[in-house]
Amino acid sequence: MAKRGNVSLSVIRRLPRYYRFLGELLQKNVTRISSRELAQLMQLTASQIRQDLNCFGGFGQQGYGYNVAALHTEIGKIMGLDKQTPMILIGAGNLGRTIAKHMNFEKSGFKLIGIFDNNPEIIGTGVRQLTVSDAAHLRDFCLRNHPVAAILCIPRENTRQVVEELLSLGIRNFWNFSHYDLSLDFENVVVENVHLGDSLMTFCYQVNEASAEEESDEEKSPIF
Amino acid sequence: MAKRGNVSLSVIRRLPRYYRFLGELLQKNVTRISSRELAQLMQLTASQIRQDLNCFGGFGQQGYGYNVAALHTEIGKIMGLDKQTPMILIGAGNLGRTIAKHMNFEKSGFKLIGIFDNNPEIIGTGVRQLTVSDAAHLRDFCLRNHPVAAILCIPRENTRQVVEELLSLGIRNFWNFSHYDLSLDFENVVVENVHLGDSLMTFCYQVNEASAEEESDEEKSPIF
DNA sequence: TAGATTGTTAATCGATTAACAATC
DNA sequence: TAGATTGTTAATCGATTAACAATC
Repeated sequence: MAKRGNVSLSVIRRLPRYYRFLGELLQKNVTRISSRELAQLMQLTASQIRQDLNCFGGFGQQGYGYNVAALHTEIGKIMGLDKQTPMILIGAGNLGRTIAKHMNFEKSGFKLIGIFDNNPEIIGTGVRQLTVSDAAHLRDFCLRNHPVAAILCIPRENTRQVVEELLSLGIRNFWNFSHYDLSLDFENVVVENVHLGDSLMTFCYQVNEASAEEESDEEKSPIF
Repeated sequence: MAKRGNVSLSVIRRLPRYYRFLGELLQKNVTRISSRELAQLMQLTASQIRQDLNCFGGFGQQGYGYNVAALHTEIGKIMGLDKQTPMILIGAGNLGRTIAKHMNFEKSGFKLIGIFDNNPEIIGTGVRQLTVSDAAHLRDFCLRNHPVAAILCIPRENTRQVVEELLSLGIRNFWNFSHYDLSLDFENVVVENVHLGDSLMTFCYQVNEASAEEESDEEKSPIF
């Protein structure tokens, strides 16, 4: 993992996809692939693939291409999937529980070590091999176990306050499902947003746009 | 909603965020706002806001700025939130049920009219005001109710086949939670992906990058 | 009218694509 | 060695920012 420097977010966001495709090739026992072949598979340009990879070092070999297994491993390391960064979940409602159950944290570079909520009906219930703790014990837990990142599955209105507490406990990495723009209020914070509401609305735009085009197509060629 | 043309995806993805911020301003009884003020609030440039909005028409007034309520409504219309596009959910496992419960479809331009699964243990259970139907009745249902879009909360390996069936039933808009690149195998299809796994890995990269920087900061200035 | 702020054109910046020399 | 394909530099394209005339 030679270079790095400051790689653009556009490149970073493509890494998981490379990782995924290389994983599939690996399962199909493909041992080598050229940027051209991979580009065709992923609907990218070969140039882009080579540029992207060269942000992190030269993983290929001229005249040969890339070794699938090696590249897969390398990209995993670049993303830090070989680590097990300790992480907690705040908010064990519907969404929180589902995320906890659904994600493969171990294969994504994390280890979920604690789940917290303030609802008495939820506290004490089990999710995976963990039990939901009272949010009142959050401070204690963090001082003892030093989680590095937090998943936020809490209502919009509580987010600000919770983040302030987490920051005071040394956590400044947030996987944020809350409908709230963290990065505006806090500096020096890493935030990866999953704004499902925004995604659904964006989808809505595209659906309507597509059907509008269809209609105007029909107008233009009423014969068909 | 004058112009439109083909607006870039970058702009479209910002629309929900504009909508959200304008909604908040509305709640705070703010009646007018200039691009400069809004830019400061959202941490954008005033130029970008004016450029973005002008993809769809001139909603402002020189010397005054924008009327918050009017702009909020307009952006809602642009995204098609005033429609109620009928939509079905395929896959009522953990993730599917949570999405069904969690999202505010009515406020996002959709109406969830059916939920399908092939697991006998899940079929017949209730989610919201709906009951999970046997996937075997999918064809019948679609011919009768004409859903326009589908949410895909199914395992990766089933996705391709399900999409083929849905396409044959006239559905070509997919809000895709499946870890699978639909758009590669199907053309003329609208796909909005929610790749939670990719998001978590991207987050992992950022977490590790940030802590690496911290370390090297410490190296550079060991005095502090 | 004077001040403010838009809509829009021009300039800049960054990301993607193309080209090609280096080299396996 | 000849063929293939990389790593990297240069060209293009698109998106963001700056500037300003139009106008409320």
